[in-house]
Amino acid sequence: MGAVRPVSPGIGKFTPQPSGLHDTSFPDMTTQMMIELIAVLTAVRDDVPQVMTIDHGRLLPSGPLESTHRSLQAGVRAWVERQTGHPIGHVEQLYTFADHDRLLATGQGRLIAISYLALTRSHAGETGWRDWYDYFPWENTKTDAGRDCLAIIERLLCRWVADMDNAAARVRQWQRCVTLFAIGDMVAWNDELVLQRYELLYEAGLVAEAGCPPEDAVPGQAMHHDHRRILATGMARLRAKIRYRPVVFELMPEEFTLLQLQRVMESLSGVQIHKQNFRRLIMQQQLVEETGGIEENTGGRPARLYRFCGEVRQARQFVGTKIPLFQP
Amino acid sequence: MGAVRPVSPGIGKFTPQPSGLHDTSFPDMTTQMMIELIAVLTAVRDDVPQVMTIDHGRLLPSGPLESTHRSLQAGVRAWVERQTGHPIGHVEQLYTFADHDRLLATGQGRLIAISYLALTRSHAGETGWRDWYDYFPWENTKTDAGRDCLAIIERLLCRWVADMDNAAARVRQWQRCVTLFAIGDMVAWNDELVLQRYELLYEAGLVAEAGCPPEDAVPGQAMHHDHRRILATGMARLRAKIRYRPVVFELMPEEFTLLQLQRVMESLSGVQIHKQNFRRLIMQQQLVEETGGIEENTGGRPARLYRFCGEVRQARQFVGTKIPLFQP
DNA sequence: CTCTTTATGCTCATATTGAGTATAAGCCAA
DNA sequence: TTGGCTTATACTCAATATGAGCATAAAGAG
Repeated sequence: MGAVRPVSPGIGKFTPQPSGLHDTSFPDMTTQMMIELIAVLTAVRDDVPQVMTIDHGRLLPSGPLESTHRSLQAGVRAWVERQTGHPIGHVEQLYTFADHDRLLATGQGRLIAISYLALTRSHAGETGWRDWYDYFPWENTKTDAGRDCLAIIERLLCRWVADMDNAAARVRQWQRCVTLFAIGDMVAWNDELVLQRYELLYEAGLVAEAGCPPEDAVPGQAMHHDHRRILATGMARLRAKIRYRPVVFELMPEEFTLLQLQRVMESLSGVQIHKQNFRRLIMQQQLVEETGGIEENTGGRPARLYRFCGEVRQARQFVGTKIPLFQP
Repeated sequence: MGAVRPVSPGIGKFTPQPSGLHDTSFPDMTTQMMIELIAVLTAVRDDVPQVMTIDHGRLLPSGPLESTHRSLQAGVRAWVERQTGHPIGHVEQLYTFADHDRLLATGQGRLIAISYLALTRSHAGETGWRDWYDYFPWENTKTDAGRDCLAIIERLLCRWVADMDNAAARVRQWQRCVTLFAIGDMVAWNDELVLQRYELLYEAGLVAEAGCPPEDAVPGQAMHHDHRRILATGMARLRAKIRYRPVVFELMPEEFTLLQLQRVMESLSGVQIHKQNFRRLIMQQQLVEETGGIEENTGGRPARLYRFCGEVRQARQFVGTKIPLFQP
């Protein structure tokens, strides 16, 4: 296959000279190389987190880096906004992949995939949106369906480790299963380990992407290539981020009740939150202010409407949001 | 200049077909493209955080992606270990840059830079190591030199905003200065905002990389290209990470006293820590265990030696380390 | 009018954290 | 040898944060 560079620059051990990379003259050291931009575009609809897909839910929206894009971030932003018609509040880079199993079809050169997490607000009547938990049902620990799925996984993982020849590996891998899936209540469930859990299932051959026949696989829809893995990366990032940065508001409508906000946080993290404590924490951080409006259709007493504080956003841009996420 | 791809694949709005990217046949849609790997390799020596450099401290170690590398991570790891001779405990991706101002010298194609943070232990007698704070003296808020530097920056930033024509911009930018540099004690200093502070100084034209003459620049050594910016990214990542993951131990020797551990944390974050509370927190998390050894040369009462808990490392891999970092 | 539902205000025990006091155990110089 | 200096280590205490629950308010349904 085509070498990325004919000769390694051979940076000697601690040599003070700059590597050839930084010479002003630069001959034809380039190679066939494809840069793909992949977006995990997330929105929340009816308290359900969703992801934008193409190809009947089998692929994340993705396309090549174009020469008109001023930067990677600008490329993803422009391109995603063109697709959704909505301004994107938040775009951040997730990860860059370049493994050998992602070769160009010619067999020449490499495919580099740069993935991004993007958040948007509403998307009424648009197609292509799928629920997060269609792909990762076991991550929805808030629901019975999620708990059922976890029970299945527990059984399958148990069989996987039992079939191992090496006793030491058996102990080590079972330890890993227990930690990641909170088996037996020895460890608490950690909602941020979406990627690690998916990778364990992949290694155990329990997902279709690992070449496992559908009837042996864990519940959850598969995707082409490693797109489900990239979705897992995005979910993990968002779950981590909502704990210490006010990014949830990028997903909320202009006005919302505190219970709506709580439901969004719960569905994103898949974890229950104590209502009164949640209110206390949100209020004391002064991230929201009353709009004066009232939401009537609550099914009970009407609720006050709030909006995200714009002024505070400026100053508190880097101040953490503390969200009380605990286990039921 | 050379187009990344002759024709955009034109993914229609929510079209169910996969983008052309994923077709099995893939003609010559590649282009001249250069992938550069850049490492922010950090170690701590005599309680001073250091970074590995080449070209007399003007460049971070960097080299092209080679076809022999199985993956990006493997490439960085193999290549860095070849240079330092030490095994790298921790390698993580930082960020991928691909801006138009980083073109190949031919003017054809784009330069993609993928940066990594790497940690290593000791490096006795090796050249190329430079102190973090040679490049970012204002980040060393623990020392008088750092505070002096901050005072200079405060004056320069004040002049920068005062010279602005637009009153609204003046207010907004001054608000930004106050937030990022904790001017006037309105906001607490946030040690994780290394990158944001550097970017503000860059925008204000106060660093040499922004084309500012050396005599007008803020103290601190400049680097070629955007390498100082990448270093800032790495410092910020490490400062954030040591708060909730036990990565410090990758930088510590096999055995250490609790004060040594504290000093490393302090010098990494540039922030003072209350000694007794630090001990309490480290001990109660059971991340370390006594080796039985004693360190005599403390200048006072001898101190017990500890090591990082290996067994716990496995189970607690994802459990956070809580480090009490506060302001003096 | 009562029951159900959600909203919102308030209490209380416990855990965590910031800060300080007290004592121990080494070295060194007078 | 002793007093003074240094660092190590053990506790204490107050302020705050957090987890959990009780109580009341205000709507609609029957």
